[in-house]
Amino acid sequence: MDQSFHEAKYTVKDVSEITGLTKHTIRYYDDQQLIPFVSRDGRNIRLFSDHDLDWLRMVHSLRISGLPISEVKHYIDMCLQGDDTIPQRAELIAKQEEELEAKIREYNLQLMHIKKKKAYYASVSKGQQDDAWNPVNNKSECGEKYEIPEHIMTH
Amino acid sequence: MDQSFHEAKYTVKDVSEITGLTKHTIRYYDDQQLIPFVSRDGRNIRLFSDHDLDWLRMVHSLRISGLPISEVKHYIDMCLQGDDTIPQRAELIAKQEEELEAKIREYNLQLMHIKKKKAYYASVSKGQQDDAWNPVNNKSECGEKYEIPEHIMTH
DNA sequence: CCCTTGACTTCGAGTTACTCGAATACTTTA
DNA sequence: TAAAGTATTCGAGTAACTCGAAGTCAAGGG
Repeated sequence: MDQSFHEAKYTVKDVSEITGLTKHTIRYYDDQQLIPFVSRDGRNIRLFSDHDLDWLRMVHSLRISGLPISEVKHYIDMCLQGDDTIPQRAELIAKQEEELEAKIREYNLQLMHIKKKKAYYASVSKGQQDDAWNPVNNKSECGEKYEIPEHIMTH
Repeated sequence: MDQSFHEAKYTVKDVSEITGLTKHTIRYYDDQQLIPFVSRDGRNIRLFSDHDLDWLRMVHSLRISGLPISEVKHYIDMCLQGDDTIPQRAELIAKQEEELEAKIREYNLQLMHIKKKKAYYASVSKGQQDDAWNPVNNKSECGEKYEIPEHIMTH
């Protein structure tokens, strides 16, 4: 049952097309040792396996969640150290899950704001706005207000 | 009907608490002239009005959507130029809406990935995993694969 | 009345995570 | 044989903060 099938191998360019990350970023992550097992061929060219892609995707997810490179590195190192680090890894993942959820909430909020602005421009273009205010005249922008905390004096 | 009511005024610290942006960032945005009408008191201290907060929020939304500072500045300048620039502003807003939606889709994707990892750690902690693989032994990370474009040879 | 505390200011240096381009090498195609 | 294409390393540049020093001012406590 020895497996001599050829494992899939990808160059940096391939990985770039597969993941959407730039070639520069992929090499940068490799230089930072965030993808631990990337091999090279006789000409010193990086060859990524499917496993390497899995590592890379994990790195990508953690970066997107806002984890700095240095801590992604720490996570990878913990993976390499074996099962003893699983509780810490699990904790980290749980934290980043929350970070990411918070981020998504914030992004949805800003998206709503942008949609309102878009709707405003649409109404202005059709000459349908009720009041003819203009951002400059009002020295402002349209839309809802921030919530002002109670303790702030607005005299 | 002259309005001599006191308009609400906020210091940098207030604005920081209201918006969640750091004091440094708020001053930075002001220095970059992204908040056009911020006033100062006799002691040269910045005083933000509610209108200023509206401008700031717009800046924030555009930044979150991925628009670089230089282009946020351009948008603000267009606002100051009057109604002639509305079509361009509307186009910009529409573009950033799409950017933001794409970003949210990507973030949700990575969130899913992180949730799977979390579930994996939960199952490992309870000793319930079917196969006893370990990231290091497998030189990989758990989870689904990337979609490999057809034209990439994996020999 | 003085002194500490705290919040404001400007300015300039430092940081993160890319991002880009140059110089070089090899290999495949014309 | 030459050009095109893709790879490598390395080092500099960039964006957007981020931080801290140094200075000023005003209010509050002893």
